[in-house]
Amino acid sequence: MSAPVENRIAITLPDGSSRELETGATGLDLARSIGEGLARAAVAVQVNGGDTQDLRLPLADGDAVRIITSRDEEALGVLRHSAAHVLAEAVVARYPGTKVTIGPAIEAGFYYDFDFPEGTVINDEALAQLEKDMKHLVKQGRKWDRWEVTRDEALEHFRSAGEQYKVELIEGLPADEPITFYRQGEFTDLCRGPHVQDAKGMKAIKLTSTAGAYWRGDSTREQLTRIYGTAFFSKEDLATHLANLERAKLNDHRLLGTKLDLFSFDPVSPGSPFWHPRGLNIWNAITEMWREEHGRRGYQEVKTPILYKPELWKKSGHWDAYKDGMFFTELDEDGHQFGLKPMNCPAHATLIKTRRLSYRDLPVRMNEQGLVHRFEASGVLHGLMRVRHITQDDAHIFCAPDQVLDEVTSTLAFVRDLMQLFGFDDYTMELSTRPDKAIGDDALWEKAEAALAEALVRNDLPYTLNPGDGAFYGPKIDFHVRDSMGRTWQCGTIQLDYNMAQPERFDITYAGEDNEEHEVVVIHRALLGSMERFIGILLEHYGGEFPLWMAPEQVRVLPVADRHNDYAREVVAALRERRLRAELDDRTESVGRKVRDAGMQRTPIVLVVGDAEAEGRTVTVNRRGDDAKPTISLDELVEQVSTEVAERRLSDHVAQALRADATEA
RNA sequence: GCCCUCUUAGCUCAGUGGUAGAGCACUUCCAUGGUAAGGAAGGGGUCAUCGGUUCAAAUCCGAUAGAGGGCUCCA
Repeated sequence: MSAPVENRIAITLPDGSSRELETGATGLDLARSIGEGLARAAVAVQVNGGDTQDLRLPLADGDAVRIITSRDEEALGVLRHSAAHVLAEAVVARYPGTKVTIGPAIEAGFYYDFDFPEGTVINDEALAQLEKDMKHLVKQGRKWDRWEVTRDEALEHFRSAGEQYKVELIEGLPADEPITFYRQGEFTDLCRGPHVQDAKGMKAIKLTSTAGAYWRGDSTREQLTRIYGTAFFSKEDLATHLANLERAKLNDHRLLGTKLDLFSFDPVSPGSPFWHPRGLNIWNAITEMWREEHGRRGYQEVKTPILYKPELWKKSGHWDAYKDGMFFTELDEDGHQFGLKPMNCPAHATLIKTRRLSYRDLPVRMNEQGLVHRFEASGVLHGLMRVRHITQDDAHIFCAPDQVLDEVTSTLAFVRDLMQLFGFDDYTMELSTRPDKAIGDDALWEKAEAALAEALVRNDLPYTLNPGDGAFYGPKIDFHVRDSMGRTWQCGTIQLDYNMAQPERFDITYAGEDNEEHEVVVIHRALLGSMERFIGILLEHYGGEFPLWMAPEQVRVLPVADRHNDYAREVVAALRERRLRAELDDRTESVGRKVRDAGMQRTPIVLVVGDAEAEGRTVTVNRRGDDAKPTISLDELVEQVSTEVAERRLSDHVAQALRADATEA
């Protein structure tokens, strides 16, 4: 690799190779230097691992550049942001006098907020019409021009157009930030970019819904109309996305919870689920597994109170940030007030303080299904996904600084093993680093961040960096899983904490080999997040089909006629003897009817017993997702089922359901 | 919490000023059945709650509670 000559810059590509370009060359120039085809397919560039950037921006000497094409995930965001501009163009053409505001790409598409003229109604027909308009504009051909303007030019442009929201945005921009305009067709917008070069790739557009939104998210400001939509590079991708949305509606855990008789809610305790017997069976199966897996990994389970005096959180430092989100009791006769804990950390810290720790004790791994309460605003409660009564699968690992790497490494392996057990094969990690207002010295932070990164590498887990998003007391890793409908959920989290053990907090120290006092490092971690939410996620992921080991009802026994009830009861008893969840359906109904009802409840195994079975002490096995109906001996059946449950296999019918749902994202 | 919408039988839902309906579920009876709904009869609701308008309110108005969607993704 030679040093750049004058008027030349050197650019590094992801494969490690280097290219020389003229000074001032843009991302587009770079793509063109590689090939015309790539230049046409390019959507944006990623420079030095940062955000996506417009192809028309000049590159600098030494930049590491990745060219993003429609095949890359980031390209969708660029496409959708451009689609938002096309929507705005369509809207101002059809509804003159509409004021435009902002229109970003979001996770599953884009939106644009408009201030429509008084009395404008955007209903489904209007949405369909706008979608047609957008497609028409794309067909006409749209290219994006980009140029920089001065602040005064920008203000003048939007003031004369009466676009007060844009004026407000410009006025709020830092003085040193360059202001750029983008124009496609008749529509010019203040925009940071990037945008696609032209709309040719915008093969599939769909406007999905409208909603009210406040200007700048401020409920005292103007109420705007938000139009949601999505866009893809291919019609197939859009069709998959829409099918996933449909399936998500059918697999809504709130509907399944009612249909499968798992849990319910009542106005007497908003945001707190009532677990029905069948739902609690799922919970208990998970808990049993969770206990075993923690015990195997050297954790010790504890149980701590839910009521505390506020002094606890004043000590932990949570008070100021959390007190508004907590529940409190009235004052008791001695003038004490108690709060319901919103997190378990201070409780575990209190517990560990009862021990005099030696380096020989470390690490101490303390796990608890900790019941916490958070006063979530009534408008954000959502089934099991957002509750006020939260059972966290929490743990705190108290260790010496030189144990952090090993502990994080094994915790990552733990969370990955668990997610695979549940059939989550697609997951991503996010490493969040030191925020602006962090405590502790730089060297400690660097060491902590390096330890987390090293642990990710050791587990062969790819991750994205989220700079500055760590907690004030330490960096963290978040574990995101992708469900069968392509949505991602943050479940596990691993946080390093150098704050809690400090003398002014809980002062947790251990006697080292040197017989000196040392502060412990605390690792906070949750693997599933909360039991409530995780079961909600599982319900939607599986579409109500549970692997045998978790199924609310594992086996249902159907006698053909009343005279087979006695034998059927024996079958149920034999299964229950092995701690299997078996039920008898002795209603005076036809076999067809009972088979149907068992199917509706997603029972994985249905046994039919009639004359032949009672005679030979056998059962005819209906396995969910399998058309074969073998008749086998009762003893054999009990063994088979016990083994499958003990091994916690992801049952075939569930694997099938997940495959059927799998998206090609 | 704020905006919009909704709340009718255990569940899913019809019912737009004239006195409450369907399907499923439930109970009883008949049928004793071999793989996704056998037949018949029956019970069940102060229409979320409170207040108002009206000769008359599930229906119109207001308040309260709960639920659903949105309010976080920034030119």
